[in-house]
Amino acid sequence: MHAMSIKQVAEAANLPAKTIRYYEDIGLITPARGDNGYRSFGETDLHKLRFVARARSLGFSVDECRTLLAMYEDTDRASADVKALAETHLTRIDEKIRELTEMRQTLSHLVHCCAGDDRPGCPILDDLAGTGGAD
Amino acid sequence: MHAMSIKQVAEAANLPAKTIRYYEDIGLITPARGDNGYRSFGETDLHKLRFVARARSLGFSVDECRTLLAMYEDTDRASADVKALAETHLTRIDEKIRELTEMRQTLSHLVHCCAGDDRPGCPILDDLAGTGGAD
DNA sequence: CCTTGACCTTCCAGTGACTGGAACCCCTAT
DNA sequence: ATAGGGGTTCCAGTCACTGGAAGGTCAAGG
Repeated sequence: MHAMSIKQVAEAANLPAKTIRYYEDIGLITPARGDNGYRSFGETDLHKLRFVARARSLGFSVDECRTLLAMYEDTDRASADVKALAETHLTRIDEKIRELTEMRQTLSHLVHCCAGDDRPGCPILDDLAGTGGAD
Repeated sequence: MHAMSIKQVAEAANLPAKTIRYYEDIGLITPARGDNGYRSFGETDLHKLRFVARARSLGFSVDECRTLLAMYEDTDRASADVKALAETHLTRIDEKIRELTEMRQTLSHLVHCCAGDDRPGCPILDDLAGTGGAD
């Protein structure tokens, strides 16, 4: 009925087939096999793949996806556990944004200082070389 | 006089010794060698290492650092070339910030919706599973 | 029956930028 | 003689895939 080939499930989950084989390799999913050795994906597999794809798109690591999947399957787990994981991840995202914003700040300043013409003097390189002071 | 051991230059450039060996491996620097085969770093090496460290901290790839170093050493190059590289990188940073901000938005919303108590229902998992709709 | 082509399989290697560790050499001080 | 604190090389692992080679399977067409 809903037995899908890897190509079909890849399409449905919007993931490359290679990635799905990789996810099997590392034990995220365990699709059935047909008589010819081909993988045969059911609705549950598709569901899990979509789950993982969504969590990955939110920046969770594959290992965290594994944990989230396990939590999802454990109907008894406390929502506080999930929330804690999500909050940790949120903090990590904030930290990355902060770092990138700082980079952006510095670089943008340097770019604006640079004439960008055909002459050789360049405050960007001077900054990198530390010859012009930090600012 | 200014001949430094790897440990000394590592300290001075604020880079792990391992990283410096790696930079030699990939041809970013080519320190001299003493009679005993030990690396011997001069002022130029230190200068380059600091240059690369600074560029890396601004998010340039190692390959871009190589290009920037070459530009720095080519006193005839146009500053426009450097500016172009920096602007491309700036665009990349902006894109990353945008992605992360989007993740942050979604995740933060989900975290706020989640009771975070000892009960099992959890909108975060529901979102990942796609069962509760996206909002 | 043979071939073509699309699909599937496994396994190996490479990405970026390091990082850890093993096994070994060198030099100084005790 | 030994202990320590350097240094050296090389190999493997990280993360999450991705590319490619070599080969098996299947349905359709000639």
